[in-house]
Amino acid sequence: MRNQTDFFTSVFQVVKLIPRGRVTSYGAIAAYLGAKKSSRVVGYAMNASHAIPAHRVVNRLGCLTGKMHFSNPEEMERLLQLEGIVVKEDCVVNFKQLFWDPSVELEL
DNA sequence: GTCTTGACGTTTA
DNA sequence: CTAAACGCCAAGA
Repeated sequence: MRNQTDFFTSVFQVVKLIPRGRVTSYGAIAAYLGAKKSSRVVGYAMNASHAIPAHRVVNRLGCLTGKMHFSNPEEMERLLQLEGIVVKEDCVVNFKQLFWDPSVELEL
């Protein structure tokens, strides 16, 4: 019934709330949902959904691990660059500064 | 219906 | 220090 128990739906909601020029990690989203161990499912949700700024979601290292899943690997990196995010060798520079933690920004 | 894989992260050896 | 295993959930074969 697509309740909040749906991990995917919850992930989509959070990802959509990511402000422009910011990035977050799979683990952060999972942790916000109360399932930090289910970070893999978060990433899977990205691939399952195509209507969310997945380019703003990276692994905890700030690396564009999922860029290869885009139409073109350079697409994800380009989108981040367009938002003012600097990407170096598939990794976000100043990731710690650009990091958008839903648990903090949304003040759970 | 069962097994394997997957855009991760943490813990243990 | 590095390497490997576990946990979580869903989808594809």
